[in-house]
Amino acid sequence: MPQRTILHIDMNAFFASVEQQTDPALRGKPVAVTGKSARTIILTASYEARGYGVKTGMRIFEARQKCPDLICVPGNNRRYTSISRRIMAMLHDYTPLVEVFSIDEAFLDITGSLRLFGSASRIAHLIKARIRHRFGLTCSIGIAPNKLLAKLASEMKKPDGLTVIHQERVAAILENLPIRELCGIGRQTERTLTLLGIRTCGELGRFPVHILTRRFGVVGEKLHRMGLGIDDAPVVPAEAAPDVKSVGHSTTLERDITERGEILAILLRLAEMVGRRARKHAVAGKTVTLTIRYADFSTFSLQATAGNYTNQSDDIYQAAVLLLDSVDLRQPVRLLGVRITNLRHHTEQLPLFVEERKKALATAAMDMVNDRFGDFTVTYGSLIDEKKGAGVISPAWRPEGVRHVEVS
DNA sequence: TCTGGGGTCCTAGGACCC
DNA sequence: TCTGGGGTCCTAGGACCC
Repeated sequence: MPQRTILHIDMNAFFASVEQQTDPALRGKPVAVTGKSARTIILTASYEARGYGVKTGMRIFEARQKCPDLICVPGNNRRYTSISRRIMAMLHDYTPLVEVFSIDEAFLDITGSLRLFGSASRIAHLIKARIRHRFGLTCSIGIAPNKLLAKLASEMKKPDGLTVIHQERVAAILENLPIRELCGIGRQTERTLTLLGIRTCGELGRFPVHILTRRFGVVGEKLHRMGLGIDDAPVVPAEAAPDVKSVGHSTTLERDITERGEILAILLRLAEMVGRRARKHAVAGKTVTLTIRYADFSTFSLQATAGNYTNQSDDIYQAAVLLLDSVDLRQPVRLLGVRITNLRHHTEQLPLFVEERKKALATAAMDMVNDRFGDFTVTYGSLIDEKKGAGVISPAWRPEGVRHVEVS
């Protein structure tokens, strides 16, 4: 593979910074963006809050123990999405090869743009300046010969950083770098590698591949290459991204529930959200998965594959109920999730039979109203008391395209 | 431990088919 | 006592990312 120049951009404390820009009273203060439900967690903490030890994933009470003056702001999905879209659009001025990695991260392959703009760091400076002027936001940028190293580089200086990793320096940088710093090595993999006596990327790169393969399967080979800083994964723009593979929704309940009627009401709501989003994506699924988390946090899932594909909320709901009825609940339920997989592109065509046709037309009409006026404006009778939407946006939500994590 | 929600990929065992 | 072999699909669970 010829030498490439990859740029990774990571918005600093994105949600919190957007809130501070929107409301000047929040600037310079410890701010945390949270979800909306009672059992929410910290989604993003401002740098002021991080100074007190407030981190993503913390529960609110825990964060307040660290920082009594913490200002918690419920997340504002629309605002983050809109700004993210505009930033991502701007990035296309520097190359068509933009991969949206999450709502606040992107990879750019700027190999072909260097001559036009002068240099990689000049492109980075231009991007940083424009984002600052237009949105008042800062970002950290990493530049390297591949995605793995570009992402590593952007982590190295925050906030408002710019880090370049040159090919000649790769080995020296990785030699004493803890393996956990690499994107793709999480807690569990770190633990397993530690047991093998591997602590740094240097050690990982020198470790015999066949032992890694025996222990990790196909991932072993990938780990070996990661240790050496090798990564051939291309930057995949949205147009070239593979199709969505699953559509799901889950929700942690305000309180643990036991009663079947309450569970069914939630399942209906989840099925409707899944169905509607599947219809929006023009996909239909053959497999429905029900996820249950008990009060003690133990979690399991059940799935069933049908003979045909559907994206009708009703069908999804029925399948979820069948799955629910196949278990006897041993504890109060904390979380419920519904997901469809085994997807197929669903070309819009009206069913043959009158009843089916009526249903499809009614669904389409309902979707249109809800798109226009908001989730659950029109819905099934039993959902009328539940007029609320998905709640919290995920930090990993991407405004366009599909997630692409492949690192090898 | 008062611990969110959206995804992707991999594995392992069993069913089934040729 | 021996009890093929490969491919594909399904289910359940786990690791990882943001």
